[in-house]
Amino acid sequence: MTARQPPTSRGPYRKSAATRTTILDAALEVFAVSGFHSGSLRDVARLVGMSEAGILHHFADKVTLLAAVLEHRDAVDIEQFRRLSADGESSLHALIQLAKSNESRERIIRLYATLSGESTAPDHPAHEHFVDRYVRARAFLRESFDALDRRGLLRAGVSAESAAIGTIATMDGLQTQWLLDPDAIDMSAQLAQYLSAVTEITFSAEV
Amino acid sequence: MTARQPPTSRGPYRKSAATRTTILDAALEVFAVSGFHSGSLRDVARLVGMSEAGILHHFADKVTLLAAVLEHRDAVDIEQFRRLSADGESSLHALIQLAKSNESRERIIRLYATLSGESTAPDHPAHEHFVDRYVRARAFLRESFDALDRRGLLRAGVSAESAAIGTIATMDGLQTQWLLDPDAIDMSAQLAQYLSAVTEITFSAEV
DNA sequence: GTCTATAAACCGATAGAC
DNA sequence: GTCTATCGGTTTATAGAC
Repeated sequence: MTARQPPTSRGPYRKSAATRTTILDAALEVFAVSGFHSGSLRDVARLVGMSEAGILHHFADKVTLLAAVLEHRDAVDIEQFRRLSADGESSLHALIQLAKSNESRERIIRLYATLSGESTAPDHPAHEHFVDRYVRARAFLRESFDALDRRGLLRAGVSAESAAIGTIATMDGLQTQWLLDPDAIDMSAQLAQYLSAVTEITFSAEV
Repeated sequence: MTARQPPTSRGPYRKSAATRTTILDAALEVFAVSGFHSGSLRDVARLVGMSEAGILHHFADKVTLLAAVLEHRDAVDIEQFRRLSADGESSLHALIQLAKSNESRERIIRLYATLSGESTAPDHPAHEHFVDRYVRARAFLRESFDALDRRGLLRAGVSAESAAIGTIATMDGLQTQWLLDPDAIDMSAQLAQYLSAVTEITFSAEV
């Protein structure tokens, strides 16, 4: 699996993994700005400084490349989130921190804003991915709100499920407005306000 | 301006206006499902039962067609909303009714979900349109929440501006989740819950 | 007002040399 | 592992006939 490959011309051993990562990063940039359909392999190739055929040596086709970008991002994001959170209330605080840190990661936000809209089309190559992503996100957040509910900290009339749906909707919707008009929107403060309104806890965007 | 034109072959007088409307409707469908970049004039033409050149006789180019679709939708939506609303509190109730009625207008929701994501790219032909749209939407909703605030009906710690931003974010985010998984999301109920959480009023999705 | 034909550009993917 | 060359397909838009 990780056996060395002979140097073919002048490259060092096992350059593939690094190249793959470089390509993934460029592809993220392209898909974030232009979406899947409109983002071209030519753009990715130009960004990497490689030919289109070079890209397709590492990824079978364009759909495979998109899937790899999303898979890679998910792994990184889940890891970061797990590092921040533990249980119930504190995982919601972690969410605010995540929103705060995202403000310096416009590319990532743009990727999901662009692709989530595009992928609502049933035949989009990432459609299933996003359906699953939201199912998982709702289930995860519902657990956090369930924990609050058991401690009587959920506002009257609010269910754990609806709070989960509303939290995700808030985050997504804020991102769209923020991308269109960054100075007008304070994402983490808005999220803190939503969570405060829907629970009996006072959340804050401050560290 | 509305002077009759002579019949050229077999058509009746002033067929243009009707044809334009037919094209706009087809274009809305195409842009809603595929977005601007990926939705093609060919698709529009096929839907109308006309050639691509036929479409371009009525609209100078693709960008003009998109602008016309958005302009037409805005006019219709503003009209519908004005018909429902009057002042302050009741205009928020109108918003819930709008969310409810939208549940049977998937095309429209899909159009805005798809295009708002796509148009976050600064060089997208509808970028300015959406920036303006959100500025106007926030200003309009802020007035409604200001009216509530003056009556002491805004939840402590919530400003009219942030409530406006949060309301729009909630609506947008719900639409994305609803498009991906319609059975899992009750848009109007969720919106009512958000408004109830952020004000001292109990909103309901029921008529 | 609508069509056919076509220009000119761009796209994804493959073949094959090195 | 990367390149050049190329095929077949798509796109927007224009020219010109009817």
